[in-house]
Amino acid sequence: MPRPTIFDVAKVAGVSIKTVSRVVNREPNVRTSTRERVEEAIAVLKYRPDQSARNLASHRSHLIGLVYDDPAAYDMPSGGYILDMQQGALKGCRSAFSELLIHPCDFRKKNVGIELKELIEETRPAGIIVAAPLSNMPKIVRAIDATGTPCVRLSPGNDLGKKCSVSTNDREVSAEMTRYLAGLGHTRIAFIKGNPDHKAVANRFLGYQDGLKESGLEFSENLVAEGDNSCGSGEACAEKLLKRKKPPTAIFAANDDMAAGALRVANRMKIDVPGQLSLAGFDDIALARQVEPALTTIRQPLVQMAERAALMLTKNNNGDSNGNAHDIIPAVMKIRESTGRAPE
Amino acid sequence: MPRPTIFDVAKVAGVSIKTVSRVVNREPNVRTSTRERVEEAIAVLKYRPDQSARNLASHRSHLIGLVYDDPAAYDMPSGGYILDMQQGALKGCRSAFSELLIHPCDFRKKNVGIELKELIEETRPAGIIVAAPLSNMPKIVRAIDATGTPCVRLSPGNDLGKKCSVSTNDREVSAEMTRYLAGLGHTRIAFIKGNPDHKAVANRFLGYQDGLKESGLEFSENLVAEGDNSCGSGEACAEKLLKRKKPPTAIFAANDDMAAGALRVANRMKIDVPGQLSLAGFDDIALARQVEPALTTIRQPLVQMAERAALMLTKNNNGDSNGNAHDIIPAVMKIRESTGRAPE
DNA sequence: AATCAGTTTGACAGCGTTGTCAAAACGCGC
DNA sequence: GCGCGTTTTGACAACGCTGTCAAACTGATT
Repeated sequence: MPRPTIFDVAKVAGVSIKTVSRVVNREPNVRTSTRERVEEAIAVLKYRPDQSARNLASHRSHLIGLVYDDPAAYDMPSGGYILDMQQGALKGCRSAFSELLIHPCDFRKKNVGIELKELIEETRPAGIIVAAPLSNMPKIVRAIDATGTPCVRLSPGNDLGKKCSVSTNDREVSAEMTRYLAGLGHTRIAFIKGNPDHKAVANRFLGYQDGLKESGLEFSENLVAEGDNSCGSGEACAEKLLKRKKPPTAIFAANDDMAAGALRVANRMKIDVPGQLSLAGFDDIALARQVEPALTTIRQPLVQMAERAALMLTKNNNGDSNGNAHDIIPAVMKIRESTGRAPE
Repeated sequence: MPRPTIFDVAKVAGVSIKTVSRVVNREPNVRTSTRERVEEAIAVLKYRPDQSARNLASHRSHLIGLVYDDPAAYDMPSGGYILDMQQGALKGCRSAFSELLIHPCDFRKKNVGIELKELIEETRPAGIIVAAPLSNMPKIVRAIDATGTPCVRLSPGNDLGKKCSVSTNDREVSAEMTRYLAGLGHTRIAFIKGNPDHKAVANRFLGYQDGLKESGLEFSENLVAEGDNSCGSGEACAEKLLKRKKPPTAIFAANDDMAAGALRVANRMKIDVPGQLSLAGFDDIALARQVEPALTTIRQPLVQMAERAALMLTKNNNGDSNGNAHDIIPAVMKIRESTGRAPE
């Protein structure tokens, strides 16, 4: 028994297919009595519109694109967070009967903008979710804007045009982590900054400064090093910091990869963690639990963030009067073995 | 400028739309010269078939499902290999103008079979790629079989029905690694087995035994421990092995997570790697490069494997007379810092 | 040169829906 | 009961592709 079509419904309800279409799409100007008759026929036949035919005729799709930088592309792979995003986006799409199109790309390439433009033109998605660091690149955001496709940035702030965004409270939670370290008695708390392209990572540095101030500690440029988010840069930064005449007793790195690098350095220099040095990261990547000692870090609610983003694109019950919304979902601290009381 | 259609391509190539269709769908009986002309036109116009129209006209979808176990679901996350599979599958799908539907699931759940059956019925994919360990579970393979959907297993062997498969030479390359360790002078080479559900991982154990034999070394149950693929189980196994009266001088773990666990134990026990103990893993996960010392391991060609699988499902020029094929793509050894000459 | 089997190509009718536009029905004021 | 604006409905042509089937073209064999 083949699946019923709009014609079958029309025949049963005694109307034209167009009227059925109107009912299905909740268009106005259908008499209530007619609508009810059609709805009954739909129920009786268990009619479900064919998505392909709908898409074809309406020139719309139910595709949501998820665009992210693929660290595997340049061999700096801590891509666990990508799976979280995918999971969240998938969940959001499912609940809205949409499909998810994943698109990993290399944010360092000159022509990512063009690549995305082509992707959008090829697949015509109903919306795009852009993850950091791509979501912080004006070039990228502009390229997507130019196609007119709705877009949600997984990134803090509303600085880049009127786009919607979903982000976490990087700054606040980083301040919290800093206060936590201060609370353990640390007075020389160093910070390893990340790639400045990455807006969220930059906010973590601001949070660090907030936290120092709130704890009555002085900020010093001598306790700051600038990495590029990679494990290797974390090593370099930690070495620099630990070779100071007055080395820090705690290092807070803007991400876990760099914190892991710092841990390697500590191991090499035979500095006990957390006995002599406390170490904290950010992101809660798999590695954070696998190194010895396990890293204290901060977990972003990426699954929920991506789900939220997908929902913002599939329903349009969100956003302010201008049609944009900026959701913030708070992160949580994960205290593990790498942080402890400051040494004497 | 609207998106090019099959008519545009036909006009540029000077053929009928049907011929373009044949080229796009890789149907036989198109003269090579014609095919080339059409392919050029497709490239020039950047033509991409409209999925909705294709699906509508052909009554099937051009969706390829990629089904895999999501380690994040149970917090044992070394999911980097998933991104590789996705990348490969994506590549294969793109070249066949198909779309990729990703479906992470938890292989430990009782009802994964039902979940997959429902997924297939809802989305009607043209084919399914199943990754290990799901691809080794008869329950799962049978559930997919029952839907009649073509399926390629990313897993060794042709034991489970007539399904197609793509795998790597786990056994041979494991033997090679074992011979390499023996070649460094090690005579007591231990092996940490993985989860027995994972067929490929079991093959690595066989390869280890082959390698011992080929190197003239005796196999001993005392040098074997059984883990479950997790980092934690690697620690437990390594502890057990290293506490033996005659501890091994080399440990080959069936995967990198367990090797990383063994490394943690060595660090804790102040055993120098590779001075006193050589350590080798399998998979070349991100972690392998991030630990200190970096792990010697074996890299599976997952990207190519998944791409191959996608192509097997989108073209149908593969397989033997029974319509099944079993491709093997060789893995490569990555010698890093964690292996060295045996101590005196 | 005619025949035949196979290969290669094209014309055209769908596929199930929405968009357009005109026709029909309705409601209201006279 | 008529005219007029508004609401409701339907006929039919897209949408971009594939399936069917017949026509045209091959080349080997008479």
